[in-house]
Amino acid sequence: MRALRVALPLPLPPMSYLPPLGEEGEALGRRVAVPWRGEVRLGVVVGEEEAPKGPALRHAIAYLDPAPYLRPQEVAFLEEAARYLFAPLGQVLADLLPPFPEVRHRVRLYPGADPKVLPKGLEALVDWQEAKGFDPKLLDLLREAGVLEEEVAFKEERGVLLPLKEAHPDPGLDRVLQVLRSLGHAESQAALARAAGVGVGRVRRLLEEGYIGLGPLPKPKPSGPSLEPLPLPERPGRLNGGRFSERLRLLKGLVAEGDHLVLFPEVSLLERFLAFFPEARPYHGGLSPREREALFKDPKGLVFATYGGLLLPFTPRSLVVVEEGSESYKLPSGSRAFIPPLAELRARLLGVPLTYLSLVPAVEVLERPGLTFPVPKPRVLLLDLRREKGYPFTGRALALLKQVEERGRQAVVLAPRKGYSALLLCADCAYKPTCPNCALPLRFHRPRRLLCHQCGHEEPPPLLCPRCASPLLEPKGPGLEWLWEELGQRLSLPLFRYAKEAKDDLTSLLEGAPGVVVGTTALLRGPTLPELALVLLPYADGFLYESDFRAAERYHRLLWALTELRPGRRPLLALQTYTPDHPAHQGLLEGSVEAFPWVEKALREALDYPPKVRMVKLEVRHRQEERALEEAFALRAALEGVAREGEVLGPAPAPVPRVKGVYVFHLLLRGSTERLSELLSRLDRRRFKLDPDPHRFVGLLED
DNA sequence: AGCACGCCGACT
DNA sequence: GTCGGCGTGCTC
Repeated sequence: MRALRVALPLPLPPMSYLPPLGEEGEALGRRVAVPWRGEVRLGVVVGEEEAPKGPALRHAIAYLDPAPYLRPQEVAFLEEAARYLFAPLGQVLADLLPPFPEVRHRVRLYPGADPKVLPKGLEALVDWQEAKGFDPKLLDLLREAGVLEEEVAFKEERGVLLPLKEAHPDPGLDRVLQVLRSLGHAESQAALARAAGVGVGRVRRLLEEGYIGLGPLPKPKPSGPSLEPLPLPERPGRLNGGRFSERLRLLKGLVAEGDHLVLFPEVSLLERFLAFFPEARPYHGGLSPREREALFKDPKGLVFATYGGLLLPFTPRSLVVVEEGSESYKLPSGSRAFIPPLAELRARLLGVPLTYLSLVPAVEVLERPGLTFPVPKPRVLLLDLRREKGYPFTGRALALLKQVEERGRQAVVLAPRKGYSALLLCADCAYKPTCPNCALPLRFHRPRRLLCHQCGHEEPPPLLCPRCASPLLEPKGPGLEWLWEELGQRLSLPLFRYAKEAKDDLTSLLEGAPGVVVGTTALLRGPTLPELALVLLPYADGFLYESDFRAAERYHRLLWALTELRPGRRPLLALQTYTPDHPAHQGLLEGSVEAFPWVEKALREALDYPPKVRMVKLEVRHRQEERALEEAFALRAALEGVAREGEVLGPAPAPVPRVKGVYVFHLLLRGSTERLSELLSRLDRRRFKLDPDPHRFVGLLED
């Protein structure tokens, strides 16, 4: 008998089911409802097989699509991706599949069945009933007995609320109408009421009076500036350098005709590009489920997507991956995939070309045949903190800021962290307050708070050193608040703050008024300042002290990104640093975006680090240090005799060896995907968490 | 993942 | 003597 392999969006391999009763047709790639632990779950058919002998399989309940939702190409991609990520297929499905729309589930007793089989109180089931409200266990009993007829289908698309008239005479109702007009459409009456900040009653009034109505989801209309494409004779494997505007035009050339998939690391960058590509259709998690479903059902043309776009069921003429080195391509949980290699896998399986498009090429993609366009030489000033006077602002840095002030321009001061300072340090005995749960110094926040950045622990700062009673507890490592306060005393320019969770109103700056923004790297995702003349990093090394082998590459990319903070004209980039000779600085001074990545690549090759080999991280944790270490050594022991020289590194304490009260140890495995797969098959996956392409080594892996 | 089962530590 | 920790097994 024929059986279906059904993948559920859970960290599990696919499960086998018999097809839904009476369904003989095409199964592969269709979404199905299946019984699962007494409940009903939704999944995707990823294969068919001869029903295995043994305990009788259960029937799937119903298909949710009349035709396949995923093509065989997408199913094959899921399988290969799962192999590549050392993750169960269901996990990859959970990461990439858009959420299932809501379903309506109705049940009744089969007309031929004897109603006496119904337990007491369930007599109503002789007629169709909503399954919700019945005990799922009871329903499953009837299902297993073969007397339950079921109907599972996605809820009807009700259409969306659209404005039908220009204005309403009542000002209160007109405001709601105008909110809807500015939104374009609303998902529901409640959603519109929420957006307008009024009760649902007013929305209902507008509906009754015919000022708004239900209709199909409107297609976004193309508009926006047009861009002259920059065509290339051949499609390169990577495109780097140039000005931002040139990269836009190069992209325009790459995707000029036919279907193309362009991947972005985050929505903010996608939208920045989208402004120049009115013809592109966006696809990302910020869209409503309805909008995602609509594009998924009919993918074509130019699609700008975040990682979920990898599963869109179409074969574009090409894939373009924008800013392949961005950390945001790393999924923090689930399979913890790093997206660019998956995009390459997808392109290879589809047999279409892939181009990486970025200012600075990632070390991983240097070998690809590519084009690097000349970059306007950045204006960089290195201020050696070992020689210059003044802290946290050197005299020369202050002079630059004064110039900005005199000329009525704008400046950005980039802080390596939020808060007041990285730590408090006793000037007499070098004691520093640390977190009771984590092996980390507590961050100092004004006026009087000590905060742990890993676990959120908070305590007041001591007035005297708890060890030597000295009153000299000094802040070290300037953060956003410190720099902000310092500048407040030194400058008369308006000051603004910009961090992820504390954004001042920058409207005046966007209109060209003078001012200084003190912020974190959130500024890179913020609005562009039209009069930006200076970008100052008072403590550039602060971005470098991250204990992983990609820290320098990341820092170099950050510096280059800062040179593009103002499109058109390059601001002066002033770096206060203890390491002016750092090779990343050298690359900037030379005006080469790829000189440093090549140096870095050579270094990694000498060390047998990625991209020369693949590396996976195993994380072991336990509240008791010795238990954690035992577990870690047990993993190593399990590989004894299998692993060859150099394939297993560690166990070693994590860079932050205790986080949130647990001790953390790492093992690193190195080798090809096949080899790593072989090694991992010897280990009990429940004893550790796995990161298939580690980018960070500090902190705990999320679930 | 999410849930049940089962075995050792600290407590009303 | 029980409550509850989490280690182990299983889901078609």
